Amino acid sequence: MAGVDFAGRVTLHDVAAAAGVSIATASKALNDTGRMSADTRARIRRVAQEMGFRPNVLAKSLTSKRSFTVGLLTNDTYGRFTLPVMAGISEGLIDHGVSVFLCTVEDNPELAKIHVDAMLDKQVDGIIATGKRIDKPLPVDLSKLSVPVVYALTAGPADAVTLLPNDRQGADEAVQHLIAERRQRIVHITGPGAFRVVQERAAAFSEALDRAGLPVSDAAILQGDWSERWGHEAVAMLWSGDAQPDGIFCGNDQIARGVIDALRERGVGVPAQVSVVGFDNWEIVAEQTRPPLTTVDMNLKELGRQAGQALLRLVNGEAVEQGLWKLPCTLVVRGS
Amino acid sequence: MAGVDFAGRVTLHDVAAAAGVSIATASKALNDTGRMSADTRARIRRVAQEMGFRPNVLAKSLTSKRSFTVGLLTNDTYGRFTLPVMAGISEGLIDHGVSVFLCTVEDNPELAKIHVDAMLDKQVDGIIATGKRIDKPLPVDLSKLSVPVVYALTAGPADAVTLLPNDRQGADEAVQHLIAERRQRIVHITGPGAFRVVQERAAAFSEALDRAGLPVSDAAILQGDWSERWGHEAVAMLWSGDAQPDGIFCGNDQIARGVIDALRERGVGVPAQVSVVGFDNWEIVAEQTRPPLTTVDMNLKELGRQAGQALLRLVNGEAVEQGLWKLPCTLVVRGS
DNA sequence: TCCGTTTGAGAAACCGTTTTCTCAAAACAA
DNA sequence: TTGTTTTGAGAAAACGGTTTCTCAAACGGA
Repeated sequence: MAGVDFAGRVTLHDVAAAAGVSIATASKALNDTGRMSADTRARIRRVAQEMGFRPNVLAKSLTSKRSFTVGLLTNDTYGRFTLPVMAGISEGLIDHGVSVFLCTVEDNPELAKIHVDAMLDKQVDGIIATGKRIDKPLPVDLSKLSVPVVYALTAGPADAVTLLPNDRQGADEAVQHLIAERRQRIVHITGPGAFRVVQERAAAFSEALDRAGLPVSDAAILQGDWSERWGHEAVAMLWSGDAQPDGIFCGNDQIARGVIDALRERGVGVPAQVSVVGFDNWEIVAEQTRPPLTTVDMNLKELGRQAGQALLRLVNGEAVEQGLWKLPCTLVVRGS
Repeated sequence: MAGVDFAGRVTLHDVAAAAGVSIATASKALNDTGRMSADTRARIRRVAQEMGFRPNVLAKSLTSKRSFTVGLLTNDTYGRFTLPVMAGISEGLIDHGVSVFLCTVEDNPELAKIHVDAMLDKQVDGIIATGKRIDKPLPVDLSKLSVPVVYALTAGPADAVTLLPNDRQGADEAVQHLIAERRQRIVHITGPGAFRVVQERAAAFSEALDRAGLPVSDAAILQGDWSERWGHEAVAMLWSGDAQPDGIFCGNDQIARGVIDALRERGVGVPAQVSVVGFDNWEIVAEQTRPPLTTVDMNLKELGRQAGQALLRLVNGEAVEQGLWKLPCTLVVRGS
């Protein structure tokens, strides 16, 4: 365990007194500004160190107009998506001395407003909005704030910085993997067509088949919901027809789980007869399927980290490319 | 969508000038302190309102010694446990104008120390430590800090306030439910014996059986790991013996899921022949099993809310009962 | 020796609030 | 009318820092 010092009641005033200088000189010594002899600077530093001086960031903020604090707004209470994003944000920002205010707002506009107001009152340098669905905005309008805003995994205005996984590229890798496994009759079992990710992944699916010279047909794309049950149903439908697929790309890991279970129940070998690829790399699902699921990882932690970096640049007034940032996904090959 | 005002560049100084009073008077008018005519107070208030004045909390904190900010430390990046706890904390504290710093520290002592230092530098009023396992501490010692600390779902020192779900009571309800369903031969399939929750739940299991006059035997408690696979294995073991159970209490929902799947594969009817109860109420698992899983909910959001309240009382110097707070679990009856 | 420059450090103002004093004017009592 | 109390409001210090200015002393060149 790392010990943590007794929190600092020691002020700059105390340090200055102990070192026998004015607080102005002490301040400059510790910030490497101003002019003074190397001796004086070193002495003050040493005294500060010995006394365990830790500057009060609040006081600093008052003059610097920077609070080294950002707000994180999320509408996701249970899901698996935002936690890694949040972890990435927090990890990426702490290196710069920036702390993150966590605010969960459900889908409640009043609650969201309260949280945003609280953040602004606390002088956050910027805000990151994050959610569980890339085509739905949070229940609050952040576009007219006086602080910069970055969107991650949630819909933002067109002129904002918005970070998303590259669903097309991820889906493309999944399908290419199936093709590399010499699969000829590949289908896509996915979620509701209203989700943008469904459209993106389906488009990439068709494109990849086309590029490989395989037949492309809308009938190969089965839309349902995001559940295991739908995976079961889809398999039942496919196996009641005349031609069965030998490769299945699923819209998420839960559907894939349902598909794999259904295939096993029918005595269809995975991956011997049919290869299955999922999407999300939700380890708790992907590692428990039999066989373990090959799936696409969205690198959400890295996405969070980059969201933090982007916000920091905006706060510093540096140029940041507006619009959609699509971050690469990674195929995780397991046994399916 | 709720609109959010343009963040406040308006200072108390501006309000005072606009109202033709000193900033001292303005401050007092807005805080309902000091002495002045009702007219003056109302006028200043109106002006402040019209100008959209929002006090700078940082400046306030400087004099009040309260930052209205607490730190939340967690070592859980993916799990399902801390997210609802965090949501509860955030929700419960925002009502008091308190914001929450989120810090994910994995199991990295250096990172943890950096985060704690950052929180102290930002003058947090208190800290909540939360984790995914009630018998493992975070990788940092928080016991000697100058701010109060509350532990939720993680191990803390004996003299601290620590909030946990009441595993015994939850397990008891689960077993009582099985007994009420007229099950006679009940077994407990659970996780690794090193986990305290395993011991607690197992103890409550035996006690409940005993109380009901049913035979108690160590052989009825099967320890494995937390996986679906173990659920399968355990069923295989049980059904290869001579006497099969008619009620199964599982240590978590994933094991229960494995158990239910294994029973279905063997043609054993759930709940016709065997009743199954899980633990966690992880909806994504519990609602997808066939039939949907009856399980124990730990009310984690409420736990988080109470953790926040407890910390607030400590911050205010109010008396708070030290030691373990065991919060009630709720049985959620579904179809198994 | 004299004058201009550099150096080292402190005084003071400032950031946005709160809070304790102080004090003139108004109200009241005699 | 005079003296005392109350009232309303402002001045100023404080919170913990940063930053701009000022200025004496040391230094360098002629």
